[in-house]
Amino acid sequence: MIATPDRTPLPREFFDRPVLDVAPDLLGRIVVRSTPDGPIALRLTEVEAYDGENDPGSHAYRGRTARNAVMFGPPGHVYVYFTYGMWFCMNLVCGPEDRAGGVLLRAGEIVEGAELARARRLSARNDKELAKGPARLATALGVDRSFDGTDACAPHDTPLRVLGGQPVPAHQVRNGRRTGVAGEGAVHPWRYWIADDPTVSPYRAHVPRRRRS
DNA sequence: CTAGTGATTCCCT
DNA sequence: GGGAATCACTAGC
Repeated sequence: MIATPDRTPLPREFFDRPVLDVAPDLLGRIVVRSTPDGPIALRLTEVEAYDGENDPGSHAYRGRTARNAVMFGPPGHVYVYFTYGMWFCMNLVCGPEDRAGGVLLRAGEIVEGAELARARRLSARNDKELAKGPARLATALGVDRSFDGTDACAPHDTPLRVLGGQPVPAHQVRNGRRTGVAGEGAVHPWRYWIADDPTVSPYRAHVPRRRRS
């Protein structure tokens, strides 16, 4: 039997839980980006949990700054940061509120508006690559720093929402070390993905950069 | 495999 | 205030 994906938005209470509960529960959910040209919808296939101030891998580890302020705010909001001089990555803030937890959206399958996503991802060689990787995902959805702080659970229409979709049964969820996290934070197996899904990004261990001479 | 982009933060002065 | 190091990465060879 094939269940019908749930098209209703996830309520704020969904995100107002410990981030390690929310992260695997986000797999199979649908992120919808409303653009003037129409919606782009993406089914989440890979995410990573960041446990706020307790987590050496988190942007919130050293406390609140201008950049990460949104993580210290209410759950259900979007935290967008700029990285590697070129790219944006998108997180959903999770509760409890003062804990600064967040889930990085790492990969997904475009299920609606593929032509709009392709137009933003001209270098993608096939549709499985449209959102394979966190910066590719943000690019495909047209999400940049101007989306930082967006409420994905607002009662009115917003440019970004997360719908119920179809949660993934536990036996299809895999987890392992997070991509590119160094040091103490590397031990936590807080990356979650859907088993055998072709849109999941390849794992790459953290590579320390050589100092310039 | 490597180059490369630039915001952000940290550690001084 | 300034300079250096960092960074949850991608594209292109």
